[in-house]
Amino acid sequence: MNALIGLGDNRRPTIRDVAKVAGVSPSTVSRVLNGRGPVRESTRRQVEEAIRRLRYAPHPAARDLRLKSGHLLGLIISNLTFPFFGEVLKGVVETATARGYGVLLADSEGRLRRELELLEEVRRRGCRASLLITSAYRPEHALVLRRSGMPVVLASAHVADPEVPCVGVDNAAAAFELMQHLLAQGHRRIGIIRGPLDDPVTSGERLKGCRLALQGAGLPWDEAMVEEGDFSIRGGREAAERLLARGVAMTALFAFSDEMAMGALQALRRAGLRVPEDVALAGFDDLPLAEGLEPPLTTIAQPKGEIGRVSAGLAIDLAEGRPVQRIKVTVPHRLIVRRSTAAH
Amino acid sequence: MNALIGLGDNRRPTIRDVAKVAGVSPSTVSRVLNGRGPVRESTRRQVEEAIRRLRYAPHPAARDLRLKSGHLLGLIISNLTFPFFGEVLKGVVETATARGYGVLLADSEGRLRRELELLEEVRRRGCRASLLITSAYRPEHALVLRRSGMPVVLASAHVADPEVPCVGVDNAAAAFELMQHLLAQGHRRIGIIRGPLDDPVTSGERLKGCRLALQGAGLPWDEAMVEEGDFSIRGGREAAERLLARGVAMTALFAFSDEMAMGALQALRRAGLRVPEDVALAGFDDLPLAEGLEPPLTTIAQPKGEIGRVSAGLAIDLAEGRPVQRIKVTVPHRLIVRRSTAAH
DNA sequence: TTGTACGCGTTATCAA
DNA sequence: TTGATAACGCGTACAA
Repeated sequence: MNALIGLGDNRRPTIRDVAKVAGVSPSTVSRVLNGRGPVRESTRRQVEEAIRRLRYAPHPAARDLRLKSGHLLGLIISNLTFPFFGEVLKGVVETATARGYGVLLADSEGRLRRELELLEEVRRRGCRASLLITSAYRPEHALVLRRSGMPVVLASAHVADPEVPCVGVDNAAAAFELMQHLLAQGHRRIGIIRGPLDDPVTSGERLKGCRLALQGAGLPWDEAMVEEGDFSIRGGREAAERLLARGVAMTALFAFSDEMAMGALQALRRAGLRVPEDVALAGFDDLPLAEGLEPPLTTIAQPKGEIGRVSAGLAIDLAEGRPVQRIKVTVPHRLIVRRSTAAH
Repeated sequence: MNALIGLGDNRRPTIRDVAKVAGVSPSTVSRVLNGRGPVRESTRRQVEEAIRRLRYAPHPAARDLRLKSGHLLGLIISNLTFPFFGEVLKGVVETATARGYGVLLADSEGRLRRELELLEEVRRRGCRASLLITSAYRPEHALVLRRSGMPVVLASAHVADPEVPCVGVDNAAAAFELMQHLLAQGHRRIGIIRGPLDDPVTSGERLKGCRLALQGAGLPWDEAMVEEGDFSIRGGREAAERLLARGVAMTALFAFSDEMAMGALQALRRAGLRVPEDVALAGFDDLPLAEGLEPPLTTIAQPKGEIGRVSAGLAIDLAEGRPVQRIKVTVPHRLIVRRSTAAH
């Protein structure tokens, strides 16, 4: 009596098949499925038995059509290969799954145009909300975000526009703290490897924090101490090489990603400089590799998983029209001091 | 005349709205959209104009319901935070997008049970095929894969079961080559850091390659030279520490991932051993960090993007019932020799 | 407490 | 070349 039932042909079972097997009407099956109306206990059991035997599952498209609500969350990411984003992604998927949403993944390859196209695309595919994970937010985004016809949450970045929901750390404060730490060690000439120039937002905030810290210590801001990198290992190595080639005298170097710091470490070593004895080194993100470097890297930890979870939760809340306390969420960062900036 | 048209309420426009604006029937609009039946050129233009003005896009759920075909590809991954998988993911998304498929992402967190559940879940959500990216394939998978009711491609692993479609490198051959390289440098005592014990497949193949190479050189296989790691930096460090603590004499160390090699490098350094002078070191995968280590790491390059692209293409072909040459695809690997195994 | 009938937006079939 | 109609599988008024 517990045997599975196969339909004659091998089409997937519908709610009608279940009804027939259970000896009830389709609406009753629907009620059991969704726990809506009243259903006698014995009936419920019969229906559930039938569902099990047929291995029935509601057809998602039919359900979505009827309810006008795909339970899909779009996720547009500028670089699938950044380990940082991988951890954010994990958080997104976790929350989305828990709330019954699927995650539709798209890769913008860092191209602004593509990002905007994909926003359209995921909407067409029935996503009720989207997350945008990009390392280069531009003002041009705002218009598209607003007219996209669905809530779009910017994960891992803060922008001024009050209409754009954002989740991320306080970049200025984080950079400020890290600089203070370096200053406290007595460093006065601090090199900086910022992110790409076409990302005015995140790097801009961090630079602001750096400037503030220097100012607080009565030190001048020197544009010549800043080089640009693309957040990658190679980018960091090349930026550090440019800094060294220019003959910039520095006793400390702050890279805006752990990976760039890793690259910089390599460049410094090759130049015969020891870390931290000759040059102190710091990164940003606290990736696993930060602890794996020799010496282990001082850095700013971001709650990557939480950024993902909060972003997804916010996007879903907005999509479902739930009340939301704030659309700008700042998650806590943490300064992690390791040997790469140890006093000597 | 080119102005956008807004509907009174703000529901999304349907094919009927387009028909009304264009002064034709819904069927005609459908024909224009799908390029099926015959349509007079002037009519087509009117319809296209209406589509543009209404910013109309077909409702995906309605379309799927009618056509019984969601254009969705499931992607179940065991560890979203492995950089290696990130690159594979990128390839998957690229091909899926190009072929009109969305990618539905799920995270199994490396748990077998969860993987099987998610396989059900993505099917319920209307995926026509799925990819499974896992570092621990178990025989238990086979049954579920077969009864899941959709094609499932195993990306980045090869299993013996002839029914299971797989895409990946020839792990045995790759490990063999790397060992040959070490042997050619005169190494006779070679430590190995394998992957997790609960992954019999990938690590098993690589071990087989190692054994074969040693055998070819007339050297014995010594189980004591093998330690287990979980593919992570920390895992590699701890495995190397265990090896050293056991007093294993080795002049070379082969880790089955670049990240474990990075961890091992740290452990060796801390033990006062120089790489490559005292111990040669090699990894697997050729992640960006391999080149960024000091010294740069000898490793096996896998075509990560291609693995993703081929897997996705294969899954979609199977889903659409297209003819497929082979369901077992071996993609080429490449030995990359860098300073970490330089002769001295 | 349960069943009947309708419509969600689309495409395919058929008749005009 | 075009239009009317039915059906995909589900949830929900409304009637029983």
